[in-house]
Amino acid sequence: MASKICMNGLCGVSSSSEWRKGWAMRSGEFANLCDKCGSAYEQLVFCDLFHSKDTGWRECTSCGKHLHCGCIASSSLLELLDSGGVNCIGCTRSSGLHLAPSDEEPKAFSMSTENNVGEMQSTSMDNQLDGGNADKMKVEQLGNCADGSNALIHLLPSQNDDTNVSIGQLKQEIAPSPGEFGSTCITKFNQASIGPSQNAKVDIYKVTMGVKDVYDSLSQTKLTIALGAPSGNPNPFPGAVVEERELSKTISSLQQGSRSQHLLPRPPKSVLAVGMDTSANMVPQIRVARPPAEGRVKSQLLPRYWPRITDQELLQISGDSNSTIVPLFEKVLSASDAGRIGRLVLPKACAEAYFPPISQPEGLPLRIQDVKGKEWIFQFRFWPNNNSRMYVLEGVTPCIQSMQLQAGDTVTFSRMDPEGKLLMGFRKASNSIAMQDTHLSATPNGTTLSSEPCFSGVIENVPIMSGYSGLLQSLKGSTDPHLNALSKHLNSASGDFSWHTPERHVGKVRDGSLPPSMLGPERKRSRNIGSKSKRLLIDIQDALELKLTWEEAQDMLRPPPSIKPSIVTIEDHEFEEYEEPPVFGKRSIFTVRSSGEQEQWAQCDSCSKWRRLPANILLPPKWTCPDNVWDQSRLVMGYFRCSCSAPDELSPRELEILLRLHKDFKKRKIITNHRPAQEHEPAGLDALANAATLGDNISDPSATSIATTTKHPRHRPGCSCIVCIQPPSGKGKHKPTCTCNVCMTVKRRFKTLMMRKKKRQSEREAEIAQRNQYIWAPRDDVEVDSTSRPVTSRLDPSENEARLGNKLQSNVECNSVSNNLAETGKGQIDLNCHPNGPNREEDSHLGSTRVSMMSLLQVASLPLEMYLKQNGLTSLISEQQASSGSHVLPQVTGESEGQPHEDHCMAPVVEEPESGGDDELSGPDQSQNDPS
DNA sequence: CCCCTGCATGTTAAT
DNA sequence: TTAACATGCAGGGGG
Repeated sequence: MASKICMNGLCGVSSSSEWRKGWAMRSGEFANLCDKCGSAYEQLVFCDLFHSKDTGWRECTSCGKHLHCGCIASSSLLELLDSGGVNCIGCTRSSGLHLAPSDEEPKAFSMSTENNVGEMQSTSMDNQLDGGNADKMKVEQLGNCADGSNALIHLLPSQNDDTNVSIGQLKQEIAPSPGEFGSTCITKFNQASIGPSQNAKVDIYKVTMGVKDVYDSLSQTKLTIALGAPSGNPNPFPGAVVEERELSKTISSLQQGSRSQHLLPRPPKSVLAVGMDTSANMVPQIRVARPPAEGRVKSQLLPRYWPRITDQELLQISGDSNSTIVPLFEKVLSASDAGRIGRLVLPKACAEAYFPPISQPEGLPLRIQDVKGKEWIFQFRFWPNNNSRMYVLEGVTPCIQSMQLQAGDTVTFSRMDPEGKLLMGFRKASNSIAMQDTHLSATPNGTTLSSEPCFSGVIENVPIMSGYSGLLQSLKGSTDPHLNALSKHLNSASGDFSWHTPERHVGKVRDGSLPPSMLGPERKRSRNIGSKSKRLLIDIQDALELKLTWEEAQDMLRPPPSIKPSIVTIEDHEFEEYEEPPVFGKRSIFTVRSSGEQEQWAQCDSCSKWRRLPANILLPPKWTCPDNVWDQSRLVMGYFRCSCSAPDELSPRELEILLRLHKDFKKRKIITNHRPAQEHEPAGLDALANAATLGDNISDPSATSIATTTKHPRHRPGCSCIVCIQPPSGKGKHKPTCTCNVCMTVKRRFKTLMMRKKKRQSEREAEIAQRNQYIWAPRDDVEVDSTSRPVTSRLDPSENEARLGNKLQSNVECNSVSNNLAETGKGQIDLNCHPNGPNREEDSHLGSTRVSMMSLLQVASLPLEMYLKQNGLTSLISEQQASSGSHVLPQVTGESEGQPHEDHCMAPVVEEPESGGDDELSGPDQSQNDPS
């Protein structure tokens, strides 16, 4: 390894330590030239794939040069060898292999669908410099490797020689290649001219992508991206480092998934001047403002700190001055940053790179000018922290308040050169939400894409596009007029910016009819989940959508089969603890026969007939009649039930009932779930959890919409699992006598809830006592209802809910996570949920009896029959059997809590724990413990 | 009692 | 596994 090696792509090093060494050499700033390629260090550009597990570096088998696979658009010029290893382009050329025709015509920047190929064209830099643009882009080309293949071109505010360089066309195609890495692409790198002195040939290079997903995704999606030059908009990015390796960035961003890039359109002239096809497929190219390489940078600046300052902001900051604005970094404000303490934690790398060096913890005052021109003086200092430093800006509160920033907003730091003045800008969360929220993104062709953070089972093949989708979303949701303009532009270019996702139908791909609220400025309220910059800022609407999907997914979630849960008692609550995560199974409906036998009904994926199955089996997501091994010997009407030719076991009417119950239940559940929080008061542990996680804002979700931290990204507020009910970070376990804010809040909240609960309970007792008289009086009515109106309730469903027995509800909720229920009582898959529902009081009903899911299911399903008998009523099921001739009427449990006879207990069980009142009707304990 | 300051610690992303 | 960083928290000073 050469002692002086650049990172310009050709001479990168392959190991982290070496890489760091190479990086450290950058501090020489123009002083060093690479021993291998002769390029200057300063123009090092880091491959975005560097952080992937595959470092992306390859060593040329022939000459030993180190090549980076990620710099597709620039200098990752390597050839994968069949025998293994790679060749750099120099060696490739010398070997005469894989040379592309040199006279290839430059084409418009596009990604073709034909070969899953991405073409990327960067236009002449000259042409970027619109004549009318006073801010002439100063271009310098430093990467100038001996083999002439270095394409690293940077646009920098010229602090060195002004060298207007015609970069020419940069064309790239990415195509799947069955290379030995299984994840390769072919890069067609067309450099018509790089600089006045260079006339690069057109070559074909295979580039190892380093990430398998790229190939997979490309091939799956038949991705079509067309990038071209839009109209108008001369390069407005005078001061920023402009990254021309769009595709590289694109892929990088796709990998990163959560970060989108700043799009800036390119001037039309650039296209026309080089005779490119401008007729179609023109979409702004992506430009990425990278932080400048500063001498003291010891390590690579994490992409999340790369400034995404807009040109508008730059112009606003720079005003009329001729100064150059150099975006340095940005940071999403945490709660601490935006809090009253007035300390803004600075990313260490950024602080060390761009702020003055400080040796004493006291630091020094730093003068920073905001976008309004107002100057602030912050104390820039550090704290010793774990043999490291933690840099903070102190005294930022006035500034933060002045900008009306809050947690989730972004502050940007820039520098005005040559003065070196520090500038501070900001971006409200309404923008940053969009930037980061890539859960739901509308594409111009109306397809909603989902990105990485979204439920992965929902949409396939999309994550690769997350960068773009998030970007699009961001543009649509942006309050920045410039960005909005970009958004419009993107939309206008819908034909070019299309996403071909042949598997789009998979899962829950939403149609293009996104609610306006999801695209417009309403996207202000957000919720943070996760942590740090990876937090996912979820719009309320998004959360709702996500929740629906979640609930639907819940239909298919089952506890792991054949693994018995271990019972863990934590603070008097018994938890069923599974060793394994839940699994996906086929959705089914559970019923109970008059004998108390539980059954499961599943629909064949082939013939769509409903088949009766044992209740305790777990069906695979795809299930057909021949899979009905439990029913193979049973002959019905001359057919084996394990054959699709066997007729339905349910009469059409019964089937209708079954499905109506199912539908009705779901509907009610959704409605109830979406009720305002005030009507949705949690109880018991839920309340505690909510109180603990949300504090006093429990009744006002909007107030907590910018919750900055949650315990677990995958847990939702209100989750009562053992993790989420723990006190916040840093507090450790609280003693019962603890009087900290959280504990006091929890206690106060709990006390209030208990009081309310008792009050409601007594009210309900009185009410139900009255109702019982009414309900059980005319038996005929009951029978009629059971047969003629099995689904609809005689009473308002809400009343049913109000009269729900908590016992039963608790059981059902518990059952919801058991093998035996297809529907969940709650839209959660948290297997840590209390097995006995959220109502702590119910503990007393069950006593200390160990509760298993099966046993709960049993007691949940039995009492109806028992209760009916005890009350002298004929079983609904029996009635139905008698009338229909069938031996069973689906008395749906769990999923059919909205069961026909509303008065017989099975009202829809939804997330209204407090409404459960208490169990005057049925419920296992009612019938067993309270025989009266 | 409140606020500020400095440090400690838990969590998470990066390596 | 480590580094970064978000945030908790104790101690001290001031009102």
